Parts: sequence; C-alpha cells; structure tokens
Amino acid sequence: MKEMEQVFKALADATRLRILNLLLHGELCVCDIQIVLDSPQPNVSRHLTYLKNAGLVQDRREGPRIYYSLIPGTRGIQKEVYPFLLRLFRQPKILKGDLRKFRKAVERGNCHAHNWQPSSSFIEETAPTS
Amino acid sequence: MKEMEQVFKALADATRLRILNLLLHGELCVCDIQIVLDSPQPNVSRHLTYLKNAGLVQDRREGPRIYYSLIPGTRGIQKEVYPFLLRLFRQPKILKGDLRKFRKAVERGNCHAHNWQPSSSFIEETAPTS
DNA sequence: TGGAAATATCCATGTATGTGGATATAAGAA
DNA sequence: TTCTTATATCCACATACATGGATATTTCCA
Repeated sequence: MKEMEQVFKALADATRLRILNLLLHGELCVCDIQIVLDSPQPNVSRHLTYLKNAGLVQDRREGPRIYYSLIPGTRGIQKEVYPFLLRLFRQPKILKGDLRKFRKAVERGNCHAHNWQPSSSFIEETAPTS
Repeated sequence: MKEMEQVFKALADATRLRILNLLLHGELCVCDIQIVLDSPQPNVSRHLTYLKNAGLVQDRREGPRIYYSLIPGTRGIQKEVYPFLLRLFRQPKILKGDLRKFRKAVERGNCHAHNWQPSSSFIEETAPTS
C-alpha cells in the first residue's frame, strides 16, 4: 500500500512524467534527458533520484555517464503501471513533442543519443502510431 | 498534461486510495466512508473535495447527506484509471479489509449502507474474486 | 597532476498538502 | 425557532517537495 502511494507520488509531477515518457522508449543518460526537457541538470538529476527511490527506474554507470532505464516489473504495481502510462502518454502534446525532440537529437548525434536504439520491450505494447 | 498530474496527485495518498477503493463498488455518503476508514469527518471531507477537484468523483445532495460516486470516464485518463485501480486494489490488505468492514456495516444497517447496492459498472471488469 | 565533462548533493526559499480540532452551514425533526 | 445530524470550511502546525544556483564528486583525458 505504501509502495502504491510512493509510486503515485512519483507520477504526480510533470517533469517526472516527461522523463518516464522518454524512458519508455529506451535507456538514456542524464544529459540526453536534460537536452530534451531543457531543464537544469540538478533538477533532472533530482527527479531521476526520486524515480529511483520510488522503485520505477534503475541506473547503471558507464564511464562518466549514468544511464537510467525503467525496471521491467514482474509483480504488483510495476507490472501494471508501464502499459498504463504508455496508453496515457499518447495524448499530451508536450510528451509527443519531447519524443520528436529526442529523435532529432538522435539524428544530430547528441551525447549518448548517437548510438541509441529503442528498447522495444515497452513500445511493442502500444498500438500502431495513430 | 496538467490534468494527468492532478489525477496522479489525487492518487498519491493512502486515504484517498482507500476512498476510491470503496467508491469503485458503489455510491456512498461521507458518513459511510468515515465509518470504514475510521477517520475524523473533516479529514474524509477534505479528501473527498480533493478527489472532486481532481475530476475523479462527483457529489449529489439528497437531504442532509451528500453522496459521492466515481465519474464514469469516457475520455482520456478517467477512462483508463478505474480499471487500472481495480487491478491494483486487489493486493493491499488494508483495502481488502476496508471492503470487508464495509460489507459488515451494510449488514448492520449503518447509515446509508442499509439500502446500498453495488454499482456494477466497475466491478464487472474485475476477474472473479480469487 | 590538472582540467573538463557528467552527475549528484547542498542551501535557501516558496508552495502544496496532511492532520487535528474548532467552527460554520445546511437540512430535517420536534 | 431550537436541536440534532451530516458536511464543509477555517486555523494552526508540521512536513514534503519543486526549483535555481552553488558546490562537491567521479571519471577520463592530456
């Protein structure tokens, strides 16, 4: 129950929803996210820490960078929450804009983005882009 | 987007989750909820107001009592959120305990509970009680 | 070893929110 | 009207949290 509360608190912020929207499409490092959100680095970092504490994302160090990714859920909330978010995230313009912005960053070769590829585990659950 | 944030804020509190858990099974007045949650009346009232402002519940006056019920969603978040909650709410012990407590109150004939009957619109979506 | 890049943490501040307790309001009954 | 019941609102207080800016930390490279 407390875990459920914690997860919803983590979802109750626009910045974090935008981050999750990106992570649903693959693993990313902080600077990638920072570029897309156009938000100060400490801010992005704090929200990532918050998501990590809520058990929604995990991090992995690779050299100077730290990569964040969703924790694929097998139990309880986590198992339900990502498909749910994926459905919700189809509507808001900001989120769609973020994804567009991210794809452009990939094309430009920003930061990690140059060798990014989607972790299809979540995207596959979405309907074909309407 | 702001609506989504608002809804998640509304879900980010144990008391409100407990209330929604009850309302998923039918319309209730404040005193019914108060009895089950065993929480001071002003507290319950405030949380109901919060849920109402978040667009999750509606209220209806009938004499001295005010009945709260879920707003059946046809669009966006609301459409997705109730089935989602219904699935989540199967696990936590507190929530199952609340429902048990509520059924007992119905049997005892507490308050409105004496002529309560489930609004099956949401419950039907659940799997058979395991 | 020194410096730059990527992240995280700290500080200060403003705002939202949860809670208990008292009080106000509305409706119905005597 | 007056009393009672059902709800809502107000007050005071403590806590959580979002944010910007400065600073620490870690890693890598020259």
